[in-house]
Amino acid sequence: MLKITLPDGSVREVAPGTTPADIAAAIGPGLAKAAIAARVDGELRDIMRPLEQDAHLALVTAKDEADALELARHDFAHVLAEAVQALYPGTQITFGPATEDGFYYDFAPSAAHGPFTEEDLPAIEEKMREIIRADKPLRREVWNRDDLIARWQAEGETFKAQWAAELPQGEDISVYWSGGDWLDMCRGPHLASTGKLDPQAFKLMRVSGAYWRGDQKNAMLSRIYGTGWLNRKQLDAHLHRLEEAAKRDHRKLGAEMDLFHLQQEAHGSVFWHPKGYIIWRELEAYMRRAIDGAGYREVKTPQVMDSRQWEQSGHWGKYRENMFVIPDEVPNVEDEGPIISGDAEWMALKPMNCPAHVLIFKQGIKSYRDLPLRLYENGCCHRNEPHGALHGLMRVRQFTQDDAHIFCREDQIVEEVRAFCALADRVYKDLGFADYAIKLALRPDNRFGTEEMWDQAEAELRDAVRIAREHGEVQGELAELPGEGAFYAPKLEWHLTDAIGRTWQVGTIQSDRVLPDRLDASYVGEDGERHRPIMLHRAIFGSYERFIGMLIEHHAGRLPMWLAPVQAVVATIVSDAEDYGRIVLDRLKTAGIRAETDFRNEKINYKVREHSLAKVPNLLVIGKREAEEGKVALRVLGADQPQQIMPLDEAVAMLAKQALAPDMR
RNA sequence: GCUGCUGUAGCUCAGUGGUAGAGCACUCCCUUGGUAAGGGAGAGGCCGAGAGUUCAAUCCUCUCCAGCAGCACCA
Repeated sequence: MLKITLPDGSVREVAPGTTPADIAAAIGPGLAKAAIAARVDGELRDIMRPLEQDAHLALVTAKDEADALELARHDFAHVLAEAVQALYPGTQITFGPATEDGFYYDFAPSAAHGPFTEEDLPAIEEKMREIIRADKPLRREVWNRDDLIARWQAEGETFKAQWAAELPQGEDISVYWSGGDWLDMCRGPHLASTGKLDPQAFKLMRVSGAYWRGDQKNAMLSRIYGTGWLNRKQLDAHLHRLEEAAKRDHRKLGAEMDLFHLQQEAHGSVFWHPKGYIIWRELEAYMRRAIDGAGYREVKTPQVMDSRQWEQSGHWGKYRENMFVIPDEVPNVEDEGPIISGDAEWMALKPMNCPAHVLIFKQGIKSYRDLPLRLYENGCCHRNEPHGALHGLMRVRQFTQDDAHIFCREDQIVEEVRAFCALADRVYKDLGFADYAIKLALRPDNRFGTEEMWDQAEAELRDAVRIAREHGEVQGELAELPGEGAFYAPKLEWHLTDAIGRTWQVGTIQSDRVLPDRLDASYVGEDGERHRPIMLHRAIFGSYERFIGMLIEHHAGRLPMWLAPVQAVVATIVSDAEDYGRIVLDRLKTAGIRAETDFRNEKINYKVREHSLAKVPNLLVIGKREAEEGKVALRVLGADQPQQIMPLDEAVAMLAKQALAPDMR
């Protein structure tokens, strides 16, 4: 007999081969119906999988939402695979896991059908519902590896056969049968039957290509994505969240608010409109105040440098395919453009600012007394990104970093990193991101330098964060990301959480011993000898483009007043108020507020609607009464009360105060 | 770069093998109206680019470019 301990501490004695479902049934019919899986000694398992030894058992029900969702999504993926094979014979199955909000399955489509398209989805969804409604039992079996390989080969499932063949020799493999006629190799666990799924709780969302095992060198499979939930209500809520997120899309808002545009002739580079560039200028001015106060010195470096310089820095070798390269000669222009002679020298647009900053460091002899030397640049960089990667402001080919390099001694690293933590903390909090996480990206497989160097570099970053935390200068726990570091250094990354819970990696700091060496940077130490400085690469916004894109999405376009392109609009109700309107505008502008007038021949309803949609934070409405009394009716975007009537002086003073950047208040 | 989809007026989209339509926006007229769309008229398009099929192409075929969703990439 087995001793099975339940969560309340009670122990039941059962025969070997008893399933968790049997135990649930013994406890009561309610539980038997509700139980969908089991945790056996903490491991999530099928409810029909027999118990084989003494164990702690907890029955899982739909109330254990994380487990229930995981199981349901995994099951949806299997149902999807079964449906596709039923509808499209010759399609091979490969791999299909649960994801954050659903599931996907990768198929190798038959040559006759080709990759799946969205037109295929309705039929597949219908077939899936059919399979769910048929309530097919999902039966677990353990197969001998070689038998399974043989079966896959016999069925023409070459991907599955290859996968099984790569599992260790002699290992038994679990498979799941659905209703007795369809099986997939799977670690499990699954629900007891397809009928445990809600046929109205999933939706196939899209198709895409995906490389077999995520490797570009492998075949491209056809992936079908779905979202899956426990019930219809959860699905609807999720679809609603997607709609809300789409409304925040910075590309959409950027066009609506006339902030910027992108066009084919300069794809991947941003045309900033006057209103959008206001945001940029405010952020830039803010950042200058921040770095000035933190002991940085601003520089500006060339956009184009000779290829020999990039060879020396190592970029030519490692980063060449992402660089824009141009011939260093006066082009011989014929009708079709420049003709480049075979022996042209090459130059390249900078993809990064670091080499140029080292070159500034190298001018003149630096003493240990000059360290730490912090060089900041609003550095405009060009990277020829893969075309499929370009995305609005988030991934562009020309961008400007709030980039700085701190040249320091070994013993200054921890203090410099700590000070950077404090600076980043202040900036993010000023910008309304109280919620952020710091992550430490550790040594990647492909890397420069010795193990000792990496041990030390990683330890320094950990220490700096620990000390900053002791000073209350960072928040949250330090998570570690193995293998995610740059090839030359580990890095700290700042991840901000936005208003709808998404995270954005923005800030970073990394210590670099490689580049100063390659470019032969040195300083004279107290001992009179030459030493290599350490170089700390760091950024807080990352890139202005991306950071602004994120701010737009975070605020859903309703930027805080100091960043709002138009901070106030003076809207008249009747044309008789226009003279007074000009006075109001003048007073606002004198107070440093970005204001406009709307004297158009439109009703006030129309004006209110239009400026609200344009996300103007303050609307100063004036009619006959206000003009006569020297007042304004102030309507604040998103405020509870519809409007406040107040004297003009008062309104201007109040708005001027609210328009200040957070560090100026 | 790879897979799929898309490209028609400033925007959102409809449409047809015989050179095009709607709503909003825009301009003008009427209206001076008190807090989320007052009424009327008008103007506006080389139907992404190139080649092909055809008597005829915005529509069919091919190539290219760009965008979108993923994948891969992200010093």
